[in-house]
Amino acid sequence: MQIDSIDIAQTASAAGIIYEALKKAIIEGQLADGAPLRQDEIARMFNTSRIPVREALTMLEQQGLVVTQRYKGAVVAGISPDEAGEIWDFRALVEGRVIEAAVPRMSPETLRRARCHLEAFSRATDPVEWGDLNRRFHTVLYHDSGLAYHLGIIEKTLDRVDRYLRAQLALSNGLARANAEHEGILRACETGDAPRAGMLTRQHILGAKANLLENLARR
Amino acid sequence: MQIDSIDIAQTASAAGIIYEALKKAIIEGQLADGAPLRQDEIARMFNTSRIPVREALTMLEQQGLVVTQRYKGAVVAGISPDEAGEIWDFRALVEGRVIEAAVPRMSPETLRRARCHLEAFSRATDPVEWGDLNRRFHTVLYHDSGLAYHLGIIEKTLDRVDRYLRAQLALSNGLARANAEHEGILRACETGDAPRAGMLTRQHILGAKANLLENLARR
DNA sequence: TTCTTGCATATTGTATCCAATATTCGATAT
DNA sequence: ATATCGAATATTGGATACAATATGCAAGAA
Repeated sequence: MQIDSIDIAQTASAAGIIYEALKKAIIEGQLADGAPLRQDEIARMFNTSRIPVREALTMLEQQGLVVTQRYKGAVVAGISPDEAGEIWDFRALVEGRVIEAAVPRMSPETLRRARCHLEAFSRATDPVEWGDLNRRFHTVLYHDSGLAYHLGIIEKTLDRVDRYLRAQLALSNGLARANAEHEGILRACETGDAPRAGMLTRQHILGAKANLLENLARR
Repeated sequence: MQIDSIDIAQTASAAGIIYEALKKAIIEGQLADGAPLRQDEIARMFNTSRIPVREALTMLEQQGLVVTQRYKGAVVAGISPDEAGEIWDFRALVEGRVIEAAVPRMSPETLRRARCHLEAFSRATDPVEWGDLNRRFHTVLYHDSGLAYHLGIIEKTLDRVDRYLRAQLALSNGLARANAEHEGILRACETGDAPRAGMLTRQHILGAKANLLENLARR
């Protein structure tokens, strides 16, 4: 006999815990670009040896979230304006395609959840919550595509640039604009208009790209 | 003073060497799907401890080339037919876009190199060489796009499925067909017809997908 | 027989220790 | 004063040793 409801969450290795914590800190921008990640310092923070820390850093490096130099250590990976622009183009390409594939398969439950996130988004006041809800709104809409590989790539790409997304949202009219565009995308999903959902998603992302580059140039 | 031509290739850590070797073995299909990767066995093969082996396995897992279960070890990651089909769709989407971006920026040197690979491909007799030249032909054509992030994703995706590409090439008319289609793509690049290069690339990839799924179904 | 139960073995996860390299800072020469 | 060199320190890479978990097998009970 097997008991399903118990053998969950046995997957908590020290390395995994450290990885998740560091990833969260980088994604949310708590660790600035270029900040050094010293192995024994992190090991002390988690009461472990450096071994699981090194494993976590290896994972983060593969994801492009940190950059390591041999015998010199790891730092949080930054993003150049060129790279940022390119990544937003990539997002428009892939996320546009994925939402087109998702719309015809989208369940009422998914639509309900998306609207829930959208409303919570418009009510939220905490910048961290803005970022979380914005991201969840989008990924929920992509989910029903069933395109696991695409979804994985999208997640990794968002991890890579989430900091900048959050910073954009916090700017002047970032919130209002995002809200209006989200509303349009969700409407298209609700009416089953896949091409329109794709087009609006691409516009949404490329508009954000233009905004971002403008702000990066200003600094 | 700094001497540039010397401080190259200082990047040979044990973990890196093991990683590259395992990756090559997986990509070329020398390690079958599901084959277990025992830490101390690999460590003995490379005359190291298990520490750098673990680092290599962690990297491979992040790339999706192996799957690890806690306290049970790593095995070479397989691909389901569904996944395979999806990945070929992804390739058509991204590689089509990238070659469109590359054509207007493509240097004569690049075109020369591509033709060189194509000719070597048509002359080659070794299956391993087919795979290598096929891949190099494509990635050379993508390079001048300058889209570093896209290129990185493409490389990782090809790493993930290269085994199946090679198997396809070795089949009945795989070689002749690939050769003809490559010729068409290169011609479009040479004449600077970016949309045509993009279309032919998408066709090339989606045709290979159909072939692949057919063969997977037959087994 | 067939299923459980406990132990022995194998394998992975982590801690501790040593080696290799980088960085800092002071001494010295120009 | 400035630049250069070298030792002291800090930090990472890897090896060895130990702990935690899984697997296989043998013995016994239903």
